[in-house]
Amino acid sequence: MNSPTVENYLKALYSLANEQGEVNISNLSSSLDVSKPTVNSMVKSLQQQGWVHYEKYKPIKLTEHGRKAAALVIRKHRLTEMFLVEKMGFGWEAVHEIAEQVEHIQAPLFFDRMDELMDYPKVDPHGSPIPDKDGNVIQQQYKILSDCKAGEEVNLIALNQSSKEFLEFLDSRGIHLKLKITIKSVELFDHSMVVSYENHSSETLSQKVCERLLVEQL
Amino acid sequence: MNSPTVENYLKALYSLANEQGEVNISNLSSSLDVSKPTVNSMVKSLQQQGWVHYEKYKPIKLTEHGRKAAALVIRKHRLTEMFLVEKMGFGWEAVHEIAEQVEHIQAPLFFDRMDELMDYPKVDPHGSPIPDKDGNVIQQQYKILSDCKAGEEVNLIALNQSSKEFLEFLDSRGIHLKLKITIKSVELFDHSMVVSYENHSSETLSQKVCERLLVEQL
DNA sequence: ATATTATGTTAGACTAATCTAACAAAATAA
DNA sequence: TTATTTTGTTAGATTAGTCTAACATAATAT
Repeated sequence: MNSPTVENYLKALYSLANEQGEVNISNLSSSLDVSKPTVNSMVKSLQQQGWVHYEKYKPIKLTEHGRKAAALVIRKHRLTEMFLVEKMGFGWEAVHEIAEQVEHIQAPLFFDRMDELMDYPKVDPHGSPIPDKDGNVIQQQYKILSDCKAGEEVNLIALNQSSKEFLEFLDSRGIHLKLKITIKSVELFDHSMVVSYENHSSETLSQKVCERLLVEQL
Repeated sequence: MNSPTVENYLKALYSLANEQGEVNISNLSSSLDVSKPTVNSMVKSLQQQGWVHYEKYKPIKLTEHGRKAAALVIRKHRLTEMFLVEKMGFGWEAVHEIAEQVEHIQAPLFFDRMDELMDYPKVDPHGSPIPDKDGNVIQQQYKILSDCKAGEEVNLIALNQSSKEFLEFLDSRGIHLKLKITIKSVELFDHSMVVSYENHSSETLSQKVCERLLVEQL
């Protein structure tokens, strides 16, 4: 079976590829917080094991095999996060750290059972899609809030890079998934937005915040 | 924090000490399925880290510090087993393997939450006591079934060394914890017992089986 | 009391995963 | 186009945890 280390490299490769297209040694190095020489030698070893294609000075690419393995690790992570929130009462800001550990457990039945108990959720507590057992992901159709215009009404369906601080900020403003948001105006100066939702008739959200909110148009 | 390896050594030391009093390198070696030289050097390192007292050719003894750490690993293991049975619907024969992995998760809140959701269980699915947060164990008062005599009535409260095969055997005979068993007779020849319980009016249990059944007298 | 068996130790090697220092190649800017 | 910066590589060391082979000590049996 794959070591936690290999699982972490696969996961990072998968996520970085989704975020930025091409992935190089430096990206992986900073994303995993591991030195570049270490990443360099690990990538060679991942190549030998068939998880990636790699040539000196070229971008690193997951093989089909690697892509699927990565998706399955992400599946374990997101199922765990959802289970922690839905069945164990944790807040969405607390689950990432625990899931980082639980995702390395090698016991398919354990995760299948979580899945079943939650009635096969499609997304995790931050709105990210949960890959299926074959490693396939249904890519949701979303728009970034900061790309919307005044007057539009949207539903919050997911978050972009949800750090603990960001999640706590959202909590403090009563912002949660599935929230219906109305854009009252957009500041030309700093691209902040004045929005209303539920019992909040006027809240200002900075561009930094709006860039991380993924919505669907109504 | 402690590595999974260290946690496994501590757990084994704790259990072996409970089963046989003194623990030596050979015991640990076979119990962990690791070579004797490896155990020898690991024990030296555990000594340096303050988990055990050790002198060449002498038995290995957990320090108070080590004893407590071991109990806390066992707490994580047993809470997990109970959670898997009570909240996730696994059978008692399936939980050990999963718990062997989950026990190494470093997230006290995760286990505290399990504990709370189950309303602070005192024993795991095999009747073994769950150490408290301070590493204290309430030693249950039990008798081994094979030490009982014909005519006695007992309650099954725990199992001794519950392997998957043993648990499946018990399942096949409808034997479970809290079962009230009446000893009808004891064979002098092979120490097997003829017993009755629930809707089983006469079952014969070999000495090997009876030695693993821990009971309380009624 | 000595021979045999069981147990423990030393020495030396291996693998996975990491690091730093130094250098090389590629990309970017002047 | 050359200089600078960013990115990548090589070489060599380190740590945790493991192994086998060989030898030493202790316990057990004859």
